[in-house]
Amino acid sequence: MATIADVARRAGVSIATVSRVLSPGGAPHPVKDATAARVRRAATDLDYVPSALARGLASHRSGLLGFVVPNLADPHYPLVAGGAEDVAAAEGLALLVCNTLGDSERLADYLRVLRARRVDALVVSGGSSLVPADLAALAATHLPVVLIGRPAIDTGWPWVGVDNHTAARAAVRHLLGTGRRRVVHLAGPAAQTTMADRAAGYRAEMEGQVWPALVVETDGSAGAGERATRRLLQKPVSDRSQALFAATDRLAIGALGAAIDVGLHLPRDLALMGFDDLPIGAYLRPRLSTVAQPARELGAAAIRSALELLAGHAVEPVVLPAQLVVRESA
Amino acid sequence: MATIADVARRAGVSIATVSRVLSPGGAPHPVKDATAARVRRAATDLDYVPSALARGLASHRSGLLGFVVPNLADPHYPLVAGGAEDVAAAEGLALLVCNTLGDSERLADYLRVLRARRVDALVVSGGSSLVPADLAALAATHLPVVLIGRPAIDTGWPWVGVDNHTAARAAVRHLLGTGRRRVVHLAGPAAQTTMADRAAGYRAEMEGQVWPALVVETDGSAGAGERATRRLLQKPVSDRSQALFAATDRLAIGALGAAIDVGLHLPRDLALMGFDDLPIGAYLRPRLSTVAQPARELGAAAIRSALELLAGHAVEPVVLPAQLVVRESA
DNA sequence: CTGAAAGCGCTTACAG
DNA sequence: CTGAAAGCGCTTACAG
Repeated sequence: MATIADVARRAGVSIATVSRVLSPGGAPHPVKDATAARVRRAATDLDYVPSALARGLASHRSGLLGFVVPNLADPHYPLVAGGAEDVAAAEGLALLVCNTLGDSERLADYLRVLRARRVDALVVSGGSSLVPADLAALAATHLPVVLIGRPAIDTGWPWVGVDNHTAARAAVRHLLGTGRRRVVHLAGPAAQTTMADRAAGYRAEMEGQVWPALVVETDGSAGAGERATRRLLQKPVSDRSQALFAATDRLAIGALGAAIDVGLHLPRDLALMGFDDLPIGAYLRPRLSTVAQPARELGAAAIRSALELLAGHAVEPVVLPAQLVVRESA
Repeated sequence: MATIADVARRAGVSIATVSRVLSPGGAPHPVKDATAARVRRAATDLDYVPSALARGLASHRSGLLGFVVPNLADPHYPLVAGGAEDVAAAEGLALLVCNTLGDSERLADYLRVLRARRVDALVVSGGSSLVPADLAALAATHLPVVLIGRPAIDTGWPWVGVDNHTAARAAVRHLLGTGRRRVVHLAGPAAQTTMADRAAGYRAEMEGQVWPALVVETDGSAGAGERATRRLLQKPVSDRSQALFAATDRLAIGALGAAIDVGLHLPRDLALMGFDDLPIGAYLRPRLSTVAQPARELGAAAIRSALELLAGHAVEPVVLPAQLVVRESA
């Protein structure tokens, strides 16, 4: 593979000039047009692709960003990663994606790798479920950090998130608007701020309703939704919930299965609302009503914040709105 | 951040010795135990993490693997990537994940990036849907390549895949075994060898049946499954299909919706079989019968093949078995 | 078993 | 506007 020296030789200039013509970054340096053209020509002829390794070593900028995600198998995160990828690629940065599976030890391992690769910054999704040990491990890298999802403890790092509280209130309001009184919340783990915010939004909207708020905490999975709903539906009809606000679509899908099992017709017998807007929801019967998060935009905004941080600017948290998606289940 | 010189100074040795103690790769070099211990101690004290950039530049081995996937939003691929990640990490290699979205231009762009990063090899999933231009672009990198999914054109590169033909036959046999005669195949794009193999397996198993094989080609999406099934179910009952073998779970989910829309009860009125075993399938009603692919194992095997290639060994294609998952829909 | 030194392929003050 | 040269942090023959 051709090196900068090959290009310099062919263009009849020094390697410094080649570097100045071909390197996007760094302080802009004046080069005569004719010289630049010759260099570009030579680079094209030789199919020259500058080594990111050498560039990173010399410039103290690897052009690499660590992108931490709790679970790529959860359909939400590939979307976030996709949004992040797009804006990173546009800046010439590559993403090193780390799938932690919510395991602090894996996070720590990955952090070692990211340090070795000399990533320029860290973007951590699933920020709402980081435990103190994770936060400490992140801090120990001394790298710029941007979180996706507001952390439980204030860290001083910028974060981007969705207004879960407002979105949850809107969802519950919609449910109440269909005439239901007994609205139950299938919650995710309260340790996650996103889940806690959704539960708080539910509670706030239920305030003053004749039927008291009822929150069933789960781990957020489809299986948990199925089990919790099965239990709820064992109550006598007169006291049975008329609507379910699930904190995740996966919970909602599980709930739907349990409801069908006992012969209920949705939304007639039970209104159901999810959260996340998984693509699959539109193909269920009844089609799932839910709350859509701007997943790609979350990733994109996080990278933009990281870029600001790298440029030495102050960065404020970014809160994006979520959107009600009314289909058939509610 | 501490450098190799810092460690050498603290341990009272040369940087060559530090390198020899701390570097896993390369020809094993004898070092006195006491010296090695001193070096390790110094490294720990200084929280030294060798620079992968410098290491890569000096050794001509970046320790980076390009991992190409057609669509991370398809739940199949995060599993493949996860399996790949695990074995790569165990070897001290990092994955640069590239999401091409099936777009040849994006592939070409990513290939530039991967060349710049000096990846040691390429692992390309979605190999079954690569077009000649993609194959040419891959070849032009002059990098070792391993494909996941048998390519339509023989490339000489090793590949790992699933025995789709056999798995499809087993699925169709199961459907026929429930007493259905009119079994239709909802196929994916025939240009993909995986999809073509599944269709061929269906045809082979239908050979000699009273009812002739009927293949409806689609793009493999849930929406396409819904539309195709709606059309199929418009036929008079006497001539209507009694069983559907869908080439993907997404097709099956769409088909399920269309069947429910016209008031059918599954599996009584229509047996349904998917392919892929998406996690969500177990939570549908009826629970989706399907074919499970060893997704993680595909990724793991591909990395192992790439490692073999890097070690200079010859590598044969790897064909993994798929497995019938019988639940409720068939 | 250990070290001095060249070299990997770039960037970036510094001079002119 | 251009170039010579130091330096980034490692690995690896080569010598001893």
